[in-house]
Amino acid sequence: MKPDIILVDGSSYLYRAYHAMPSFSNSKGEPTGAIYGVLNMMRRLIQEYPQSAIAVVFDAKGKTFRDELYSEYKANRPSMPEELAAQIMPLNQALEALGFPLLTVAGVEADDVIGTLAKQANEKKIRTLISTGDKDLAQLVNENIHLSNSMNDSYMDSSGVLEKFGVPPDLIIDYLTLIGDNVDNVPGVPKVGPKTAVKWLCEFGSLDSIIEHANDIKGKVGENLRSSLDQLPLSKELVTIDCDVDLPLNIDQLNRRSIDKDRLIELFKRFEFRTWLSELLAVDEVEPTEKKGIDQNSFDLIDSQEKFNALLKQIEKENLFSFDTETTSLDYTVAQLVGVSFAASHFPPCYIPLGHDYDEAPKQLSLKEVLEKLKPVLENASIPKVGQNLKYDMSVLARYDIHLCGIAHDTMLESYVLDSVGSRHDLDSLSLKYLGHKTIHFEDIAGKGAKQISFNKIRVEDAAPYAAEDAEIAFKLHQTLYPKLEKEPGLNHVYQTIEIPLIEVLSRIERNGVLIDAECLFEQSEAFAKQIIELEAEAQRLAGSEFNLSSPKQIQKVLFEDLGLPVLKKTPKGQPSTAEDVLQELAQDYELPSCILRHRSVSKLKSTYTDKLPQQINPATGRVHTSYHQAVAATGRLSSSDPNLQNIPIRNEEGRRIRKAFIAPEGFKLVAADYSQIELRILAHISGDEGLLEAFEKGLDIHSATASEVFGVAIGEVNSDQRRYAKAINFGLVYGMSAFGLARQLDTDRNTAQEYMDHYFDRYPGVKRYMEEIRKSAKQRGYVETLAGRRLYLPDIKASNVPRRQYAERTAINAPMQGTAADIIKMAMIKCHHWIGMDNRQVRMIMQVHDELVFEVSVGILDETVQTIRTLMETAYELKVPLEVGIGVGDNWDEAH
DNA sequence: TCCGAATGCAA
DNA sequence: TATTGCATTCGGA
Repeated sequence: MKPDIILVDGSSYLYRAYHAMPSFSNSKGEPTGAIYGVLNMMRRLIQEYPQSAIAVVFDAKGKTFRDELYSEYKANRPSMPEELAAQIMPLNQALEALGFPLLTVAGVEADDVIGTLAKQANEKKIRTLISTGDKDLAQLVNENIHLSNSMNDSYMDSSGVLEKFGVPPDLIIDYLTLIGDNVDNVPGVPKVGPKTAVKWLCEFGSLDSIIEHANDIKGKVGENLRSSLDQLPLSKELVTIDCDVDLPLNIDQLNRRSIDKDRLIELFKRFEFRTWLSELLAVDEVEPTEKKGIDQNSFDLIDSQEKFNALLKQIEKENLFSFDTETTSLDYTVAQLVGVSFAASHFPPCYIPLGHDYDEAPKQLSLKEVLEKLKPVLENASIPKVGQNLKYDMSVLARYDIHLCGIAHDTMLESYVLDSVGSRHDLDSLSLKYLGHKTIHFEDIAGKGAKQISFNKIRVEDAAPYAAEDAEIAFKLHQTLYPKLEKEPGLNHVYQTIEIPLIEVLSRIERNGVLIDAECLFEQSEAFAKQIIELEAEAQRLAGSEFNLSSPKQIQKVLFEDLGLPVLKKTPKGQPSTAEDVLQELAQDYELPSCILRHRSVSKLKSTYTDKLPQQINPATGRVHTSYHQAVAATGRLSSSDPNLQNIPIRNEEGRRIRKAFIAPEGFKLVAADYSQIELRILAHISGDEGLLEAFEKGLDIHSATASEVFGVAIGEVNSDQRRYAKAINFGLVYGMSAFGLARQLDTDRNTAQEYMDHYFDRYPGVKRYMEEIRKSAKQRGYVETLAGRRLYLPDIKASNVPRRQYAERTAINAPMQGTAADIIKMAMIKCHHWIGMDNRQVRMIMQVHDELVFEVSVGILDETVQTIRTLMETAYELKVPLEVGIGVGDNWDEAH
């Protein structure tokens, strides 16, 4: 149905936005998260229903007729948080400015206003959509009135209501009366929930008829029903929406007014909604960035020898310049240079086209000659450069035999270190966030999707403003971001001594690549393919029907609907889960689940690893080259993609076979060096807990030591179950676990898990103290820190929404440990890189997997190199406990473990 | 063709 | 109702 009009339950939106959004506030400290959330939902609504009129209805402050009927009405509900209440007025102003009719009627709730409007609409056959998160409004649904829940995008007409609730709309009131409403403190019949209510209503047809037959209903619920008889009429009145209230506006007076743009600009400025603000301004074609002096028209196109020579002279005079390469691909292993842009303080931003090769492309300077002249500048370490993600430019230039030196700054990393989760760290986002300037996007000039063209096909007149702007923005961003860093010595230290030096290390590792035995993987793929066919046949035989084993939805149908197996767990969206642990459990009693599990495991290995990796071998180098991302993970870790080399299987035999395909070249060995228990060592260091420190000092097996303490047995007497339990506790600690989580992990009950944890904290009081302190300090400061001084901001640590806050608390515990481990291995990588030096022929660093570094080492220098690597890694950072590094050597990655 | 959900791989 | 990531497959818009 295309609605003529949409009635928005503003109060429902407001609460939802408040709980769903992080608690944003502007720089004056005024909360704005809920405002943002509601406006965002309104935008989505307009987008989806551009033709419909929209009105927004809010609850009024103060008592309603329901409070008079029943003094306990909504008595359970906590009063509105101040942070939310403060956002109502400004939100109303913004909605007004957007031109939406607003209704707030004293003495009745939003539901009643919506009900009255819906009744009018129905009488006039006006097609109406009610957008709300409140299920009570289902009672209003009929042929003309439909319901949409913008939370989960569900849409309900009469049959939808029947499907969702089990009763048609005209029985919803009876249904709600029976089950009552906890939130509003409306009593129902005790122990009667949705199931029973639907059963009764189907049996007797209506509430009245149920009441008539109250004596026929047996059991405890029957008794409950009979003792509730007196109170049911009141409950019914409370849940019934009043469709006859007096309104200031009728349904046909709800036309949208025009937008009050000036007012909106003023409000968005106050809320600091920069994206929307710049959208508004962009429509107006007002130059939004005048104050920052970004002028899209003033750039130089360098298309002659004279201009280029002049530019070179200029560049050499600058204290700092920014540059950016334009290429044919985001993949540095195949990217061809198409142009270069520069910006600095004393010359206008400029673009040098070098490789545009579309028909009728203008004549351009020679790539070779330009690079020859740029090479001494780019390779000169004492000429400082800045850019956005210079690792990429460095890798591309290396393919032209230019070895970039003198990277003084990188705007992506400045932003990442300042606030790893505050925004994305791409140039477009940063420009908007820090400069209020909306850049030309790559898609604007290259198109998107299948029709996207590569940079060499873009017309020079389109490319030049884009490219010059990128260099200019990077330069200006640095001028904005770096002063912020300088004000935070700890952050600046992380930036200067870890992140910037790491750029060239990562670029080198990526370009080194890793040798893959494609033949070995092909063979495995074939074996897997056979197994998959067999498993499919067996599964379909067991199920008695054909279905797609890689579709969770179809598995779910077969298992839980067709075969009627018990549903043990649901997915976050409420579907019965078919995840591994569930199937594992079901496999105890049934055959099919274990067949599905084997199929899953094999097809995962085949599609993600054995099929895919050989395709990703670069034909030019014969190796696989991953990309490491330095500004992605919240905690300071690296991530890896295309392919991800940080999740290659290891935990079972079949998976490990994949590691056998990661091989050393002739005359080399693979050396895998990993930090042993680094996060727990960091915990020992930060918490200063004596027991933990001592265990590491003595070089004990930490899980056995923990088990010995927790279970009160001598360390030699610890059995394998006890050790396993202790290991789970140690893991859980690092993740900020709860007793519930531990119980689930260990497959015991919550009380037992709680006992283990209590024991643990008794034995390691320092750890307990640390956990409490870190929560407290996170709350007080709004962030947590690693040992090196890296920060992670946790705005949710003060959220009133409990799950959100608890999530932030777990992060507060985990991030310092995970982040410090990341700092340490990064420092080790930098040390190793410098030790290896420019000569890459005998030793190459080729992978990083969070706590492990992998090298290729020439067999001639194997022993001494292993010792050096160990020393470099173990001395990367000094803790109160020794850092221990385990090293393995082999012809392939599996052997090296 | 794009996106979210579900799933599973690693530390 | 345990932390951080990335890739794959479905299946619906």
